[in-house]
Amino acid sequence: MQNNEIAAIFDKVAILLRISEDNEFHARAYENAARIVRGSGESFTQMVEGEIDLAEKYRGIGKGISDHIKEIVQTGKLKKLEKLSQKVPLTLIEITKIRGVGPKTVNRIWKKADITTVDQLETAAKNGGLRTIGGIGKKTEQNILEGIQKYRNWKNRLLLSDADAIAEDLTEFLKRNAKIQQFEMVGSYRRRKDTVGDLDVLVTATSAPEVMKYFTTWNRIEKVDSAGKTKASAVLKNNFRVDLRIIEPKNFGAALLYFTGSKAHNIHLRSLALVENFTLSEYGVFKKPTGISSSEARKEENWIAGRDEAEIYTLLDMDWIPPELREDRGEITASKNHALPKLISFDQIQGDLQMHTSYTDGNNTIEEMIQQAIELGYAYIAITDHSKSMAMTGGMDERKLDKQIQKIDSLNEIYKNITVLKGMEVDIKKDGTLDLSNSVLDKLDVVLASIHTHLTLPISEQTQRVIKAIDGTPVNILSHPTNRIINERNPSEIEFEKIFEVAQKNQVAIECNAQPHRLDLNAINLKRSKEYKVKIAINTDAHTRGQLRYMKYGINQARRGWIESQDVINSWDIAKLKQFLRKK
DNA sequence: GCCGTTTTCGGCCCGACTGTTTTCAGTCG
Ligand SMILES: Nc1nc2c(ncn2[C@H]2C[C@H](O)[C@@H](COP(=O)(O)OP(=O)(O)OP(=O)(O)O)O2)c(=O)[nH]1
Ligand SMILES: [Mg+2]
Ligand SMILES: [Mg+2]
Ligand SMILES: [Zn+2]
Repeated sequence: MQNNEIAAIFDKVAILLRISEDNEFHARAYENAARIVRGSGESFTQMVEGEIDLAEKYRGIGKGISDHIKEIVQTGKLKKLEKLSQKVPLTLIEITKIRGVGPKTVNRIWKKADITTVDQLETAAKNGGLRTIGGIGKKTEQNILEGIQKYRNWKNRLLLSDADAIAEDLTEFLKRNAKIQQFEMVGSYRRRKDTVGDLDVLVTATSAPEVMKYFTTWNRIEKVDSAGKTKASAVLKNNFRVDLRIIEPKNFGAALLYFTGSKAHNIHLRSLALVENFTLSEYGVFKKPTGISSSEARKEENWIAGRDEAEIYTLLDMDWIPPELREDRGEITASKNHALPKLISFDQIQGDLQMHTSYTDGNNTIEEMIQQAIELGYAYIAITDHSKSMAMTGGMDERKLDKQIQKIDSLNEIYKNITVLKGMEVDIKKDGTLDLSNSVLDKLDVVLASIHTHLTLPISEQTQRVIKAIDGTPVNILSHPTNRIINERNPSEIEFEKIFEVAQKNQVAIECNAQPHRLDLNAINLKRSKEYKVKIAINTDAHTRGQLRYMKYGINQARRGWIESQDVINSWDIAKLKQFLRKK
């Protein structure tokens, strides 16, 4: 049972509780448990098997939910959900996904009109059947019908790299308006999450109404769902949502903090503020003397901070937290203890240790890759084409590899300011053996190993396969370890703990593959890897010279995984790197 | 359901926008 599956069960319980009960906080406890389980790099299945006290270990998981987790791990299901869903149909969950239709509305249409599916809701909305329920008029009826269309057209969350293109467009558009003073892309985009659900943008302006008008008439917008004095929400022609918030310059910091999120980070910060007799919102920090309610406290004379983010964190006795860490996964405690990691940054990167060339499935020659790397300011790169079992890529056998080695030797004579390492991405076969023999691989400076076939073996078999490939072999880097393709292919199940242990022992680095649709390892597992002191290589796996620029996406995820320069072998100088690769 | 410099029940983040409401509930960020 994977963490995601456990989390999905709790999410269902939370929604059914919201529909059927009036206690919001009961539902929230389940929702919060789902978030904790989903965001943990540790396998809850293994923790249950190891009899770890989950309630003790995780704030937000108590006796009740910890028992639920045990039950799910041991039986594969949760009786509480089964009982609940006999009373409250599971299909109602789908209806809450329609924008504008929440648990209260679902409860009423279910109880009063016996509607339990989206199709039934559509029929009822079309023939006026919702009007008799009460609280639903002509406009809501129309909104529901439009909401159903959007629900049916809903695609996946966008890759961060695709969101970049939209953000650039929006940036150009906002720059053209003189009334806009400052603006910033925020939300999950600023936190550099691997996928984003929408684009959130924060603006300060001399004239809010004019800027609102300007934004809502952007030619990429298909429909404006709402637009008030300070915020608007619109859907673009490509179905992607953009949320705008306008704020006074004085509160830019507080608003930046709010709108960057995450929601869980915000809630945690705001709770801490209350403990310190403050109240925190997007309008700033306000003093709140005991006995005074939050709403009374929010007056001009009580305002004490909000110009920038740092002064708010400082007031709460914390260090400023980089947006990538703001997921409520321990960063708040670390910040209070002044123990935040010094996150890896692009200017610390010295080279790129995976790329393909026209020797196999890359588009560019070795020389073209070298020239591009020099432009990026790198001190070294590794040429790592595919091995022979990857026949469709023109994978190399020993003879072809020997030729490439000669070529690299001669290029190293020409390009003195960069070191070109001889490498290969060697396929791991089904039985865990490598595609080329050790005697061949020993000719190389750096050996990457990766799985490309049989991605869905049972977890223990897959784990043993990987371990066999890296334990006592010439392998230096385990590349794209889970083989996930975002929105297309689930990650292979492997036991990370065992692999991290063996990798650490064998001086094998784990890759953070920077291809925007891979980002593998992901942030959660990168954070986990740190506990095993295993080293990381952030590689672009470029198949064209332009893709060498994907490095930043790898950096983004490494930062989200709390990774520091000392963990990243391609942020080291060439001497230290070579020593690591020699495994001495 | 979870939590506690209130050890045991009462509070749990805070605000904008919309529609149908005549004073605010519901939904969303
Ligand atoms: N305080 C508070 N802030 C919230 C709440 N919901 C959202 N926010 C803030 C934090 C979010 O990062 C930010 C943008 O909201 P989004 O729904 O777009 O979420 P986010 O961008 O984090 O993720 P996404 O990829 O869009 O799903 O607004 C909330 O319930 N309370
Ligand atoms: Mg967002
Ligand atoms: Mg949003
Ligand atoms: Zn590859």
